[in-house]
This record gives sequence, C-alpha cells and structure tokens, in this order.
Amino acid sequence: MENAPGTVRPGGRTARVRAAVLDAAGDALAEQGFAGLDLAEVAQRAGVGKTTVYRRWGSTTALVADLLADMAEQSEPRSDHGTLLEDLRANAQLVRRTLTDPRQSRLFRAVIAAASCDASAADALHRFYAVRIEEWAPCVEQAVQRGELPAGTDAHEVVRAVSAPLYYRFLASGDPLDEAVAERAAGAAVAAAKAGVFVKG
Amino acid sequence: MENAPGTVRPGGRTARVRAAVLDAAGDALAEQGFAGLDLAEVAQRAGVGKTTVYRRWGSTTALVADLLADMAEQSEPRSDHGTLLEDLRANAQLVRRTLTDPRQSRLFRAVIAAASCDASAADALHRFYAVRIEEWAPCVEQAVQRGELPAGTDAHEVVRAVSAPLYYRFLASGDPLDEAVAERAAGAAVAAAKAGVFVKG
DNA sequence: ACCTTAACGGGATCCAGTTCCCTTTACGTA
DNA sequence: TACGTAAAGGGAACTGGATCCCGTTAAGGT
Repeated sequence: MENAPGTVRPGGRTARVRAAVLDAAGDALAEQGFAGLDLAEVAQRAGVGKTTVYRRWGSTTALVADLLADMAEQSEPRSDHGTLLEDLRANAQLVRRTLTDPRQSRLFRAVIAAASCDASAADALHRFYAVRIEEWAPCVEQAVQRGELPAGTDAHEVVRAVSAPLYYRFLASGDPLDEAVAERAAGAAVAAAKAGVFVKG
Repeated sequence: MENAPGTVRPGGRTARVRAAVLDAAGDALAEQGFAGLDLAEVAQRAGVGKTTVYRRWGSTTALVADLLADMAEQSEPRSDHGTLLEDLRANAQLVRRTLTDPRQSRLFRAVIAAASCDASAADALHRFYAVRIEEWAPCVEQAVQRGELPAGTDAHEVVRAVSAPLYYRFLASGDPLDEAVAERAAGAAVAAAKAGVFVKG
C-alpha cells in the first residue's frame, strides 16, 4: 500500500483543499442529497480541480466518511442544568433541532444513506455517534451520584434511549418530530432509568 | 400524464413480470446493497428484458418504493401473550431478529438508504412502518383495558418506543444488537408507559 | 376463436461520471 | 532563496448505465 496523497505534505495547500472540499461536500449533500452527490460538481464548488477530488477521495462514500470524521471533531459543549430530566430534555431538544433544521436534516439523511451503502462510511458514522454519546454520558453519571438513578445504571444506554425515538422517526417511520416528541423521549428515558431498566447486568 | 405501463392490462404476464422483478430486486439489494443496485442486472436475474424494467420503474428508488409497497402487504400475524411486557418482548425480539438476519438486515439497510435518497421511496417506507405499528398497537390497547397502563396511553407511541432503540443502533450508532438490548427496549417502553409518559396530551 | 393494442424484448445509441496523461504550482527542507 | 518532488490542475479519452427504436408477444374484450 502506497502513501495516500495528502499524507506526506499535509499542510498549506493540501489542508486548504481538504477544507474547501469538505465544505463544498456538506453544501452539496444538504442541497441534493447523497444520490445527487457528484464529485466533479463538488470540485467546482470548492474551486478545485476535479482530478484532485477523485485522486484524494475516489468515491462519494469515502468523501462522506472524511466529512463525518471532520464533523466528529467539531463538538459544541453541552450545557449543564441541575437535574437529569433537564439535562436530557436539553439533549433531546438539541437532537430534535438538528433533525428538523432544513440544512442539517438533509445533511444527516445524506450521511446516513452513505453509511448504509459503504462500510467505511458506516464506521465513520459510528465513531461520530460514539463521540456524541460519550459527551453526554457524564450528566447521567452525575445523576447516579446524586442518587437520582440506581447505582450501576449504564449511562451510555440512557443517552442512546433519548436519541433513539427521534432517529427512529427521522429515518424509519417518518412521524413528525415536534417538541412534544422530544419531551417524551427524555421523559421516557428518565422513567425507564429510574425503574432500573438500564442497570448493567 | 399518460397511463403508466401496467395499469391497463395488469393481469397475466404483467403481474408475473412484476413479481419476478420485485423478487430479483430483493435478492440484488440483499446481496449488493442499494448503491450496487443495477436495473439491467435485476432484469437479467428476473429473466425479463431490461427495457421493461426501465419503462415500468424507471429508477432504482422507484423500484425500491414498489418493493416496499409489496412488503407492507405481506404481514405475518403477531402472537398474543398474556401480558404487555411479554407482547412487547416478542415484538422487540422479532425486530431484533429481522435486523440481525444476514439477508433481511441488508435488505432493510438498502431500503432505508433508498428512502434517504428519494421522497417517494420515503413515503413507501413510512407506510410500511405505519402498517407494522398499527398491527402491534392493539396489544397496548388491551393492556390499557386490563388496567396495566394508565387510561389515555398512546398505543402507537409505545410500539414505536420498542423499535426505536433497535433501529437507532442499526442505522446510527452501530452498537451491537444482542438479545439484552431487545429486552431492555421492551422493558424501557413498559416502564415509561406505566409512569404515564405516553399519555396523550 | 379473433382482433386490437398494451406491454414486453433485443440491440444500437447516447451521455454523464470517471479515469488517464501530462503540465504547473508550491510544500518542506537545506 | 533555491531545489526536489508531492500534490494540484486542465483537458482528452473512456466506460457502462440509461434511453430510444422498432419488431414481437399476449392480455382483455367481443
């Protein structure tokens, strides 16, 4: 296996090209979805030669995988409210806002479509969510320490339980994603956690 | 808008061709995923002229939409256990088995990828899940009548809550889908429902 | 059983996305 | 600031999935 282009001289122009291409890819995905993603068009949007995009990324799924790796790095810090329910409501509303925002929702749909088509894009997607879940787990652990939840509660599992109903609607059932749904998602996760459903076993 | 082909003489050969093509499409999706779906190849598998496939379906997403409509019609009746938890556990295990079965899981991934790329495929997918949810709602309604759950509980919402964590792992986070996860999904839905989280507002 | 024409089938054609080849630019190092 | 070469850039050539054309088959009604 040869050195992939961009690994020997990663600075300067190479980095600028990567940033411009990922930016353009995000725009293109948000506008046209994964099926309409054309590497030549991404190159043009980025003000970059199309050969460059084909050489460095090679396929639409590989480009999406790189975009996801980039997205995983940019995390906005979560705010801290006093109680578990408040924390998880904030999380649920954040997810809901993301999945209903015109640009973000299209981007996520596209990215998940890519992950469904290609293993390396799927890996990148899983890493993205692992980062997000890791980021929110502490608020559950704090709730355990405060005595709000039974000892041994699996914090990651609780965080997943909040997002799950929202993603289920977004990707599978297509049911509306209103604020009440987000509230119920947080409420259900807390109720189940308090009942000890997420105690490790 | 002209009459679409297959609407004037829907019987005999036309029906046989549709069945053969949908069958072949399911196989192709399970083997190669949505990205690798080639209409000409589907035609060959089905023993049908490729022109026919292009004329009647026109695109990969339209073919998937038709396949979904067909899948929605074939429903296996659910079994009835005595308690809500038992019923929902059966549902969770059924979903889990579907999403971990080698053929079925690839098929669902492909179908969801198609739905992420095209609005009409998305509609077909939503109808598919609407049918499934409708099918399982009665066991929650029975639980309400038995006094297991508070009056006014939204049965559909409870059913969605069971599938959601499984689909979230399947499509987004990539975390393993073992039996314990399915058990927790059912348990969490029941705990939240008993706490009144799913009472209609 | 017969007729009309909807729908199918095979092959030629077209074109958008991709790859190839060669030139130009500028990163990294001395 | 000068040098070697990694990486980008432009355009021609290619490839295979989608479309078109036209002859063939059989569905649906009498």
